[in-house]
Amino acid sequence: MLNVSAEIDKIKRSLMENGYKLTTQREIIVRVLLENERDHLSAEDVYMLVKEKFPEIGLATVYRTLELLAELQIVAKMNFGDGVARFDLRGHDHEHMHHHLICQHCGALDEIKEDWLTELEERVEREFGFKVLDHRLDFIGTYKECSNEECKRKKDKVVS
Amino acid sequence: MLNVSAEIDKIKRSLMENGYKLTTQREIIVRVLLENERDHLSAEDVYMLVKEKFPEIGLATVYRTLELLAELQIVAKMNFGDGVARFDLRGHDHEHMHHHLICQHCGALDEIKEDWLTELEERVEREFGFKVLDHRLDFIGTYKECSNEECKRKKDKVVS
DNA sequence: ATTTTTGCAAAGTTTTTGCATAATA
DNA sequence: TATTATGCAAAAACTTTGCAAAAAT
Repeated sequence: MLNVSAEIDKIKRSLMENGYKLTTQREIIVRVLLENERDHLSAEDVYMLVKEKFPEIGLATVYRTLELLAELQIVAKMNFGDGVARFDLRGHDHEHMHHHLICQHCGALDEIKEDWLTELEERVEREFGFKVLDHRLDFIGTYKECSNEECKRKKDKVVS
Repeated sequence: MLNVSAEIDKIKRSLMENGYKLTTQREIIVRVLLENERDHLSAEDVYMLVKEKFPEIGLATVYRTLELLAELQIVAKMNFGDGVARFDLRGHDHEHMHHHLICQHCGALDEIKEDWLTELEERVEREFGFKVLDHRLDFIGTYKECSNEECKRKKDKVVS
């Protein structure tokens, strides 16, 4: 992330507008999310990382903060089927969720940051009278380079 | 579902091929799924419905069966963010997951049964060397008819 | 007979809640 | 000082597991 304090400011504003405060704990949580933007962290992951900077924090606070950030659309709460919710910062203007490539061979969980769905969203609106506000698109499959030998890919690489 | 016993047969074959049996309990669970194809049932939902026909069943059996069916790609295990896994019969030939329209206004969880992603999957393969085996596409938004007044839509209607 | 499956209860995970204390406006 | 937020521990919600009995091949 390029401009951390600008991001924090924006999030602070968003919190204030809704009657919430940017407490120390909340700020640290947001910083951890900014520093691990490509990692799809679980609440537990965030908790561990926050503890390094602020050991007094409670797990409940992490859950409550992530829930709050999700409510304000600052993060997206996702579930990739492994039994834990994962949290992902939304882009700068609460942009649509990016797409995911999930490799069954090596477990990579990569992102496509372009929005490929504009046309389909127009079609949904036209055909079903449904106004799209957000979307989720995951592709499950395998990288060709994974198919044969052992996989050399790193997890959670942003591919686009 | 039009031809229940043909479907059951197909699923039975799939189980047998993998060394599993179609027990009474498993068959009833599959029937419940067939009868509620458009409903995105949770394990608990399935349990309740199965109990009506076969009260001796245990919740663990339902979980184990749904897990097994997911493994064999007969059902898809989905998570829409409400903390429970939901199960959806895949189509007749283990076809790709259908797409979802999730209305934030009325809570409708509808399906688009056509596959709109063929082109994008080719693009993923071309651009990222990623072979797509399955996908997930959800649109979150509102039905126009929902936007103003109270909503008259029924939940879980298949729209296509 | 051997293997698989089941039901029950217990245990495991993840997440939420209650409440007294602390921080903030 | 009134409100909001926190930490802890307890509870809740969902899912998985161990095991002896039952069912199936």
